[in-house]
Amino acid sequence: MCPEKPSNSKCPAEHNSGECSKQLLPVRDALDMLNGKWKIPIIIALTFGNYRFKELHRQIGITPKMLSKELKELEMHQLVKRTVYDTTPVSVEYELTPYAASLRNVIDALRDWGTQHRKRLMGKSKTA
Amino acid sequence: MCPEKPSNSKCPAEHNSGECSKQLLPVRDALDMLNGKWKIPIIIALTFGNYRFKELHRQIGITPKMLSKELKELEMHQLVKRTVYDTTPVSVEYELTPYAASLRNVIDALRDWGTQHRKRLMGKSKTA
DNA sequence: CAATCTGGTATCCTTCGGGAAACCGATATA
DNA sequence: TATATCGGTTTCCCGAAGGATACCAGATTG
Repeated sequence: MCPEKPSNSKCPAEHNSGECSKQLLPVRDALDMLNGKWKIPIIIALTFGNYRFKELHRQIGITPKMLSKELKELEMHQLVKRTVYDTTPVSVEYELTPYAASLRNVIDALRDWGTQHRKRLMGKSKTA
Repeated sequence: MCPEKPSNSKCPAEHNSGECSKQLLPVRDALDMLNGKWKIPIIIALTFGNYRFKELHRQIGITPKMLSKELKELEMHQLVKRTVYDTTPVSVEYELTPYAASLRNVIDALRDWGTQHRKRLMGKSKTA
């Protein structure tokens, strides 16, 4: 996967410089998007519907500071849309963008592997 | 953080009780396995073949402390096998277990999404 | 005898993620 | 006037993550 050119068993000098780091980068990008304590909980919560700030705050149990920061990041990455309604106590709704659906595959892959891995470690280890 | 008891507000019934935590835990598991600065670089490096400690240290540019810690974790999770050879300066080889191949789907999903996401943000940010 | 190789440890120190709590301006209610 | 709600922001603080460096024991080489 990583090297397209160096194909001997001992990845030589090319490893860190060329192809490898280019393959590493997108994986890093995706991980950074999902990393942290709250990204996944927020995304999953939003799959259940649109929510207002305080609702997310109370439901997920996240502090306003973190929630604000995470939502901004998600918005910058076009995964979440923020809508302000001119109601009397102003209300703000957050919803997943259609683009956010593209994360489905990733989250599913993570969930499937995680499920199977937990079973493997818990159950009897049938050798590696 | 999605506790197990039903909760206060408008969160659809599934959110706090069943579905949410069932999704959250395995995703968290998988993410924890790949998180950190070095897990993916090490795994990718090891796909090239077996590596000795100092080789990994030099190729990846990781400090011995971190490398030692990460390899132990990977070994505990049955993703890496450690073999000590009774050569003169003792040599230790690390290799991916067959089980580690199960991460392919996950890493591929991450890489594909990351690749596409980077293109998307680059392309669209020209004016916006 | 000193130096160098091996696979690591131990120690110190800085950075960063994240929690707790107070606070903000605008509005509504009592 | 006092209190509450809304969506946040600001400040302080702590523990975890990770880097730099020194060090270890055993064996070979100079």
